[in-house]
Amino acid sequence: MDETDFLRGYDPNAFQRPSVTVDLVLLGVRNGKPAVLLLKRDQQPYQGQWALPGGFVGIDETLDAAAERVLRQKAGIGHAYLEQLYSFGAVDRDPRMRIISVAYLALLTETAFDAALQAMPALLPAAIQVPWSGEAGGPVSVVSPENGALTLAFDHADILATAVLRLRGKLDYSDVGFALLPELFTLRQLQDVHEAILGTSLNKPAFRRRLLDKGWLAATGAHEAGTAYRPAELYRFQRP
Amino acid sequence: MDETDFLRGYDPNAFQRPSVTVDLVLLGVRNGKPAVLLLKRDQQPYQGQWALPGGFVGIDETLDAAAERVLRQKAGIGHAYLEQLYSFGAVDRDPRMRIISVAYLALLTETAFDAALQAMPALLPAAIQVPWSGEAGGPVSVVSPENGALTLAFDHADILATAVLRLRGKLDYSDVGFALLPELFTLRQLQDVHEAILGTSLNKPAFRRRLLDKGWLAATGAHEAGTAYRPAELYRFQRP
DNA sequence: CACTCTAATATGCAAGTTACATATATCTTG
DNA sequence: CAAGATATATGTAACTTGCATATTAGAGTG
Repeated sequence: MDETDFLRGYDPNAFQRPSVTVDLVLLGVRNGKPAVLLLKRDQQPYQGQWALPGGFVGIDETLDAAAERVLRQKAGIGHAYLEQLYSFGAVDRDPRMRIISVAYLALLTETAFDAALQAMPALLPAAIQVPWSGEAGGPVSVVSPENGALTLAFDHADILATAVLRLRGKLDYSDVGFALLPELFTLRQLQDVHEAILGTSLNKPAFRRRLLDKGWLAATGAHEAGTAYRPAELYRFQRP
Repeated sequence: MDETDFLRGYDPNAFQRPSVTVDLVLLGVRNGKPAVLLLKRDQQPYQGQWALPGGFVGIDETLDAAAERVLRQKAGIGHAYLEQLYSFGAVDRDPRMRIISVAYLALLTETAFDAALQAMPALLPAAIQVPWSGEAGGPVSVVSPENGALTLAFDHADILATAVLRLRGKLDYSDVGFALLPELFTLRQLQDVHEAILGTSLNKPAFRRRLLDKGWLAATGAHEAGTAYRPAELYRFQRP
């Protein structure tokens, strides 16, 4: 901005400032389906509805640091793949006051997902149902086994839909998919994760060849154990 | 965020809030190269350096509306392709106070680019030099014919680099490229824009076939005039 | 110790896509 | 009317992807 405009900001009382929060989409794959971790709101507004974990951005805190803090404080997760998603700034998105939210996408391995549930019992794992195919975009719905279909507070349904769309879009050309898998994994596990996120089934030999050709996979020589069939080799993610 | 945390926000004086601005990357293609419109800072900090046009987000203004207002007030442009880019929240990105900036990418046709220069003489058109290929990402530099290499104020060099990377990434699979072209254009003009943004030369028959197959191009039957050679057909963009 | 079952891994081939070279068409200019 | 320049069209090889099929390596069973 230029200097003239800046005078607006110099006197903190001259112009009202919005509050800024970060909201996290804690996303993982459970039972072959994309899932998200939610918190129940116990006060107005949207009391009783489910919301994404979030928190205010401190005056001396970067956006990324705020997202990491929320990840730690609200989900008990010390480290995860974190990526800024989009900023939501509708004027009435919170009925109490003006709040601009910077949404982040956090990708959790199944282990991290379960660990968060252990550490923070208030968290609810909910399956994400995506009614559109490809990258068409649009609303998604959220269901939990006990509570059935859930209504999300604020514009969090929009945020979640944005997260799903972003993840689908990046899955093919980037290496984000590995953030949903443990350190060692089989090619079948990798394909399962892709199929869960994309919502389609993929051709096995083609998928296998395509990903091996990308140079992201390092064979370990080790194999999974305890299968009633030929054990698959374990791979590790490595940047090319 | 949850209710406990929310108490921080209820009392406007209890916790300091950041200011929120929007900054616009006004991007076009001039002389076969990507170009950006900049404003010179006439006060501290970064006095004399060049900055992206921006402005504070009003308390009753959405982020998109703020971006449109800046587009109108700072560049005299009534309408352009606008897309939210990324939010920049480093604590010391402005030495005076905490400011979080939501960056927007605005794509201008050559006509809109020139019109902005007419309407707002303070704007400087500067060519963007991208020293990396593909989608590697990294810093870009900015040069103007009169002033040579320019130093951008604040973290605006980062914002600009993010804009270039985003545009390169989207050009192939989306229809953003048409936002840089007038209503009627030839296939050669379309290819020139792609080559300018991507920083590579493209194979003509392949480019032509690939784009015609996407179903985005409607032949008008009209042809360009005044050429010293076979005139090219004029096309119009249409969603498939 | 065969034999069966299951899924991993490997391979072959057709179909589709893309890059490149080359040919033809259409305009202006001298 | 030939030359020059660029648009447009097409043919072919290289590459990528989808699908079918074969082979391999384990566990379980009689």
